[in-house]
Amino acid sequence: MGKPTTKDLARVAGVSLATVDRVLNRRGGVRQATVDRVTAAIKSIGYVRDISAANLARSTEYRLVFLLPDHEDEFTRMIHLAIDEANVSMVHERTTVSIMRVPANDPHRIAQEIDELSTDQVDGVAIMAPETAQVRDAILRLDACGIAVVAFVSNQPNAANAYFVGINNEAAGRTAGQLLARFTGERQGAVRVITETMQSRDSQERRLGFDAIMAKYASRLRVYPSMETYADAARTAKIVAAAWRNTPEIVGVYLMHHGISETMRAIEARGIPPKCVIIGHELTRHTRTRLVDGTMDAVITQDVGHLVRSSIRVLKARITQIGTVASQERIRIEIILRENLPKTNGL
Amino acid sequence: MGKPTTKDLARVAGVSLATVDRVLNRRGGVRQATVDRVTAAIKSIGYVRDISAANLARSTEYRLVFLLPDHEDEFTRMIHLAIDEANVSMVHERTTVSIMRVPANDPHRIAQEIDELSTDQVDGVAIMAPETAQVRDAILRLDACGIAVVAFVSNQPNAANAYFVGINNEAAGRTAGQLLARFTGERQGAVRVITETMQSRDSQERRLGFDAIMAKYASRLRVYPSMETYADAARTAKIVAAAWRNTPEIVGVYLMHHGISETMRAIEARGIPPKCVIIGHELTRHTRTRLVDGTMDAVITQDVGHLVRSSIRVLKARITQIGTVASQERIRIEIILRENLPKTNGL
DNA sequence: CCATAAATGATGTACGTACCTCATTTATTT
DNA sequence: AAATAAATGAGGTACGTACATCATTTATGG
Repeated sequence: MGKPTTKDLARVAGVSLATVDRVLNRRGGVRQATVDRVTAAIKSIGYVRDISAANLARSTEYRLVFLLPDHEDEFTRMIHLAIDEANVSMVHERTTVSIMRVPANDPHRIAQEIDELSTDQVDGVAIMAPETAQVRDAILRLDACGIAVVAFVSNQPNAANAYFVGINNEAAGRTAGQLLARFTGERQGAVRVITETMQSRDSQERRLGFDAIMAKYASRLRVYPSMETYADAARTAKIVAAAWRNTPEIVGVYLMHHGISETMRAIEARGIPPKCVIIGHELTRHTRTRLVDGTMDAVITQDVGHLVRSSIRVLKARITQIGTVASQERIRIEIILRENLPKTNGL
Repeated sequence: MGKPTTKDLARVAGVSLATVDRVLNRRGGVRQATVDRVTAAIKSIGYVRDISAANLARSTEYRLVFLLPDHEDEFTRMIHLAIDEANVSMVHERTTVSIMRVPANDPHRIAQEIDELSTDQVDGVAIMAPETAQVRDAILRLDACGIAVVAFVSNQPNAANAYFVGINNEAAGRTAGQLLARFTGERQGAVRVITETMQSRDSQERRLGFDAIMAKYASRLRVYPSMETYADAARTAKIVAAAWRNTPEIVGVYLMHHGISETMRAIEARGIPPKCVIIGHELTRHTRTRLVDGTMDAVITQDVGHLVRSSIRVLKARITQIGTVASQERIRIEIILRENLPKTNGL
C-alpha cells in the first residue's frame, strides 16, 4: 500500500481529520495532550506531508528574489543567466524567481533595498553583497518579517539567519596556493596577488588561505602584498605596469577577484613572463579562452547553476520548514584545467 | 494570474475539457483538425501540464532500479549509499528506487537479470555494467517494453536508447595526464599505469586520453603499458613488486580503476619512490586519507550523489516524456587535491 | 435520407492536502 | 449546577489533472 495520508494519521491518532489539520498547520485550539497523540502517530506511521498535494491545495507561489550587484562582469552575468534558466524549469514547481540589481559598493542602498522587501511580495531572498553592518542588520530585519534568507556567494557570517550558499573561500585560496606551488615546480621567484579590493571578506579569506599554503610548501617563492584594481581599467593598467617593472622573476600570479578580463588584458599588454603560472577564479568565457590557449594554468570555480538551484532549494525548504539533503547543497571548489573544461559553459 | 490550466486550454481551443484530455493523453478518437487546434492553443497560451497534479491524480509511482556490480569496492559502496539517501528524499516525489546487484564480469548473467525486468515491476533502470554485446542487446530489448534506461557511470555507446550519466573518460584520462605532467615538473623518469582490466571501455578511454597528453606535454617521461590487477590482491602485489623492481626512476603513477585501496597497499608495501606523483580516480575514504597524508597527489572524481540524482531525474523525465535542464545533468570531472577536499565524503 | 460510426460534450469521482463553517462535545469558571 | 469557554468533530469546497461513463452531435456510407 501507499504512503500514509492524513486519513491514516487521523485514524491512528484517534482524532478527526479536522484536528489533524489543526495540528499539522499549527492552527491552535488543540490540547497539548491531543497534539502529542498526533505527533506520536506521525512518528509511528512515518507520515510525511505530500508537498505536491499541499502546494496544489494552497495554490502556493514561492516568490523568490536574488539580490545581485550591478557589476557588469562575466561572472555576475552568468549568475543572471542561471537564474533565468532556473526560472524556466521552476514554473512546474510554483516558483518564480526575480532579480534585483543593487549598487555593488553602496551598503546603505543595499540595506535600503532589502528593507523594502515585504512579506506580501516576497517569500525568500538570496543576497549577494559584501558583508557590512548595514547589510547584516537589514538581513536580520528580514527574519522578523518571516522572509527566508540565504547569503549567496558572499558569506554573511554575522547574520545568523542567513544560510550560506557558496564555497569556503579560505579553502579556495589554499587550493590556489597548492596549485601554484606545484605548477611552479622547483623554480624560485616572485608571486603577485591581485584583487579588486581587499575590503571584501572573500578576498581576505582567499588571501589568508593562499598565504598559509605558500608559507608551508613554497617558501622558495617571494609572495608580494595584494594589489587592488578597484575595478578601474586605468588603475589596473598602472599597477600592473608598475609591478611588472619592479618585480624581478615573476613566476606566479594569483587573481583573487572575479571579472578578471580587464586585469588579464593589462597583464597580457605588459607581457607574460616566461613559464609564469597564472591562476584565477570563476570559469567564464574569458578564463575559458585563456585556459585553452594556455595563458592561464588553472581556474578555481564554483558551479553557477548549482549555486542558483541550491539557493532556491534552501529558500523553499526554509519557507516550508522542510529539511534539505545536506550533501546536495554543498558547493564544491572546482579546479578547472584545460583538459577538464566542460564542453559548454554550463552557465 | 496563475499559469494556464486545462480549463484555459479548452476555452482557447474551443473544445471541451474531455477533448483536451483526449488530446493530452493520446486517447485517440479525435479528428486531426481538432488535435491541431488544441496543440495550437497549447503553444499560444504556453500551457504546461502540472506534473504534481498529474501525479496526484494518477497516483503514479515511479519505480526505478539501479543495476550495480556486486563488487565490494568503496566507490560502489558510496553509490549504494547515495541511492539509499536519494530514496529517502524522493519519497515526497512518488519515486522508489531499488538496487539490484549483478556479477560484475558475467555479461550473460547481467543480460539475464535485465531481461527479467518487466513493465509491471519497473518504470526505469540505471545500468552500471561493462559494455558487451549481450548487455547492449538486453538494453535494447528494454526499450521495446517501454522501460526507460540510462547508462550509469559506464557508457553504453552502442545502445542508442540509453542516455549516459557519467563523465567523459577520455577527458578524465587527459586531465590525469595534465596533472601528472605538471606535478612532475621538469623531472625525467618512468610513469606506471595500473588498472583492474583493460577489457573495460572506461580504462581504454582513460588510457587513450592519458597517452595523448603525455605524448604532447611530457615526452621526457617514459610511459609504460598498462598493468592489470584483475581485482586480485595476490596478483596485484606480484605485478607491483615486479614493476617496482624492474622500472628505474618511477616519477609518476596513474591508477585508472576505482577500488584502488588494494593497489595502493601493494605500492605502499614496496615503498613509494621519492617525489613520485600518484594520481587516481574516485574520492573514497581510501583516497581521501592518502590525499591528506600526501601519499596521493590528486584524485579525479565524479560526484556520486550528483550521478545518482541526475540518473533519477533523467529516468523520470524519460518516463513522463518531459525535458531536463541540460546543464544540471552534466557530470563534471572533478579534481580533488588535499586543499579542496570537501569536508565529508559528499554523501 | 436513414443507419451507422466517429467525434465530441457533459458530468462525476478520485488523488492528498488546505481551509472554512457550523455543530457538538468536553473542560473550566462562577 | 448552570453558564461560558475551549476543544473537537463533521462536512463541504477547492487546487489541476486523470479517467470513466453516458449523452449528444457531427460525419460517412449506402
